Amino acid sequence: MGRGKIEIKRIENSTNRQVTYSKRRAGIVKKAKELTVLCDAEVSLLMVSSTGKIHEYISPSCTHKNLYDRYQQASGTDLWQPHYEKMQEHLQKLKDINNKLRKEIRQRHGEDLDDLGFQQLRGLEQNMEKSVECVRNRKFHVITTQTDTFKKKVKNHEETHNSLIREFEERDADFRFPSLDFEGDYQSTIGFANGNPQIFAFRLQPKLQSADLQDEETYGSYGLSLS
Amino acid sequence: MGRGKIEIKRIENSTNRQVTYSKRRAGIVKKAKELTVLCDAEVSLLMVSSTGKIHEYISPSCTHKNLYDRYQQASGTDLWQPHYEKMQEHLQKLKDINNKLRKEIRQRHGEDLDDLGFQQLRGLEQNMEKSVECVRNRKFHVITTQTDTFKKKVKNHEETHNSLIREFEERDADFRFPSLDFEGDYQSTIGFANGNPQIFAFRLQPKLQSADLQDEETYGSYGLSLS
DNA sequence: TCGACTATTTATAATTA
DNA sequence: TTAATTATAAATAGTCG
Repeated sequence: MGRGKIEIKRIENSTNRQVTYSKRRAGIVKKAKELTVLCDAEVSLLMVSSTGKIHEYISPSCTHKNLYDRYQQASGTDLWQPHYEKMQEHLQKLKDINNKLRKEIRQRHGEDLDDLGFQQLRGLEQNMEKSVECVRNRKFHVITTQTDTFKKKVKNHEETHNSLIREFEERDADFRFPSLDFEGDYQSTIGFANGNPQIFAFRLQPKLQSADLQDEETYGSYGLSLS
Repeated sequence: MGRGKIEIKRIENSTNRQVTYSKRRAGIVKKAKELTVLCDAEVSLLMVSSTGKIHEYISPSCTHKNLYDRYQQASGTDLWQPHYEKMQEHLQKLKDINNKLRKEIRQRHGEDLDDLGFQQLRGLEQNMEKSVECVRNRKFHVITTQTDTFKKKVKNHEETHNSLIREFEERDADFRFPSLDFEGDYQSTIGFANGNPQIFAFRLQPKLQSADLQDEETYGSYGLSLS
């Protein structure tokens, strides 16, 4: 090759290595081109230098992907195809399950009942009655719990209110028949006299009036179009 | 290179082309090996001869796929990555929708109601009552239709039965007080006399007795474990 | 069809500018 | 540094057995 026989082993000097890489890369690309033209072959050549830079040669009217695919087919080590097919299968399964679930929901909405027989309809009806009973019970449980909580709150507030009233009246009495330590407590008593009585008016019914059906978020249709 | 400068153009003689291909292929593979060792580079070399045979060189501890992937990433022409990600996304969407559907079904089964408020429970209850009404109506419709069909069948059979009885009695009368054309009809009359009366016993109730709930196929859980 | 063998060309490592 | 030069090794086209 050059001045004196060279040994084929790693060039330790990084700069020289890069120089040699550039030169030899050019050489190998030239060889690849020649092979393409002379022998009517298709060549895909990918090279990554020790610094991570990528260089390539690919025969005209041909792609790396194309050659790589052919290589994979030939060597029978295509790992993508099975993976891809599995995913497709998986998607189909999910779609099927989705449709079943939708159908069940529709039936539980009283729709799409045409292909159910008498027995199935009777079963569905009984099951739904049982289920609606569960919901009703839960509803009562919730409203009971809420009512209890409100009662407690009301009681609590009443107690606070009463004790404040009591305290106020005591102070008021002190004010009209001042005790020995009047001077020191005057300011705080004035403060209470100016306190806002509306502070004890609270809302007992947190929006329990209109119970419109069907929260779109929860019971709407989950549309999904697949490509 | 050899005996006299060679021109880089396709070798027309097929045999010579193959010979040259073999020699040069060995050469380029050797060069690729040298590049790998000397310059610490990674090389992927795929060659397809004009006869379709595939030869390769790949640097040790490295795969064609690996290098090809890196090349695609670098050149930004990876068509698989986005596709793959889309599929993953799609799968996730389907799973999410599935879970929502399942939750709705559970709630319509009277389960998993803990995170519903009073209003939602009331809405659900009313909706379920409306739905169960639909199912009930459908059930009545089916049973009514079935009953009508049976009635019609019974009526039909009765009519047939009566007309046969009538005919039989007429024939019987003819037998006891033979008419002028007795000879010709004797055989067929005997045939009727031997007819089986049980032929008119039919089943009116096609298995309407036990209406067990829950067809596993329709209302069971659709389990799916994903890898 | 296949190696083995040259006569040459080609590639390139080392050197120089 | 990088680019051009050069001496030499390597590659290989054509040939022969």
